[in-house]
Amino acid sequence: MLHEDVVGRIRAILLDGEIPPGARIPERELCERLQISRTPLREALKVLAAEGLVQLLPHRGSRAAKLTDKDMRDLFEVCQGLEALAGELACERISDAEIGAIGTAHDEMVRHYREGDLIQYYRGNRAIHEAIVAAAGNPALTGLYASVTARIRRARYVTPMTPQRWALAVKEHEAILNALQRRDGAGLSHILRAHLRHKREEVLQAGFAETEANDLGLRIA
Amino acid sequence: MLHEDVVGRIRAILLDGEIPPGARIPERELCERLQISRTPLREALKVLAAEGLVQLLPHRGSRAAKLTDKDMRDLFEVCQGLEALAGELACERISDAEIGAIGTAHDEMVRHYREGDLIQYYRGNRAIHEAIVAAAGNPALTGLYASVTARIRRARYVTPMTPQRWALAVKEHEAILNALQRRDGAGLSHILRAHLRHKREEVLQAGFAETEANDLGLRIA
DNA sequence: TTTTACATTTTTGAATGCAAAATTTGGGAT
DNA sequence: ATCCCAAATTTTGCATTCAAAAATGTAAAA
Repeated sequence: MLHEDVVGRIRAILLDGEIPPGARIPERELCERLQISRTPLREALKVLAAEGLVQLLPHRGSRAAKLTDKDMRDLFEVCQGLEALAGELACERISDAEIGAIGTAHDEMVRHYREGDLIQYYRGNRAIHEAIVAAAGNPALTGLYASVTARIRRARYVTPMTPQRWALAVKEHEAILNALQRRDGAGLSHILRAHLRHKREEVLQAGFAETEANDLGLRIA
Repeated sequence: MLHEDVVGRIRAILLDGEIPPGARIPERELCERLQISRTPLREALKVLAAEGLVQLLPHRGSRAAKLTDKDMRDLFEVCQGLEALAGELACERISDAEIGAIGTAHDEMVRHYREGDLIQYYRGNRAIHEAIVAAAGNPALTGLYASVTARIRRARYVTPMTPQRWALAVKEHEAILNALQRRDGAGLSHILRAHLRHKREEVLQAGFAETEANDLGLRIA
């Protein structure tokens, strides 16, 4: 199906930042680039608007969603809640094999931490959280989590990570894995909340920096 | 804007159950009824599909989303998580005035309970939960909560309520209000989880009943 | 020189048209 | 009479077209 594919491709363009937040989305240009007519493109844009990645302005076109610092904090709070819920549910349902896989992923992530490879560390970090969400066995939750993380993904990766914060995050991840292995739902929920709260603080700082950069970029352009 | 309006109208049609879950959505018919062409209708259907209210089948049209019991339980779990999160956040931010308003709504709900007016009781119940979510001051959370509750709303109201369960629900609501007034976030979160867990059990039973009814309806039709 | 009013252009929003896929219908064979 | 296969009809998906709104550019007046 064409329009499904289009949604994915535009989503990728937005998440890659190729169209930066706040920028206009030129229908005509995208139509040429994707070799489609305006009808499926517009359908895709409306789907993405429902997801929160695109803002539609009546008679003034669509723009890549521009998130304020407040928006970002709100989304992180929701993300925190969803991860905590996933952790609790996962403890009730997770299999030994899944715990083993997450343990392996964790060890890999720690290795990237020791090697100082932030990109790979983030990748592993994300994989672990996604594995926990998947282990909850709740597709509705998985879908919402995917939607929320997609909206904050870009900010997540511009986070300036200090050695102290990084060490803390790794330590928290040890505790997460531990609680999972003990299948301690309440404890895991608690840790995940604290874990994301720390992340949130990081991202808020990054958010300010990025906002300034964007403003600057807009003025230059 | 036309298509925005169309989304709302079709959503209402679906939530009213005028097009029952699992039934085909006839484009042609709806176009005539809403006096619009197929383009905005199809845009609206894709938005509703992104919301989870409509299922799109390639080259086979769209159907009103048919939720399995598993889907229902999943959504209730997510709803539980969001309400618990909202409760925690609300405790940090809620004003005395908002607590007062919720207290008033609570008293009203209890009055409807005493009068045995289940419909009005449900209405008040929903208003309270929505007020708590609103008090969290997190629009992203509010939006997701609205989306999730929309999908389970119909099931919520077909719940067969026994006197015992009803009494328990009212009691739990007393505890919710109490925790809010004490601004005890952790406690409120705990209560809300238990509160919805009880509800979930009710709805699961109702879910089975409704499924049978739908099957029957499909066979007749 | 600046501002405002108007015309032109561009872009958005919705309707229509057309090709492909699926469902339905009718005929024939078993 | 039932089952199966093919043709006709309906419906879906996308492209194109048309109308309306906004942006832009120009010219005239203050």
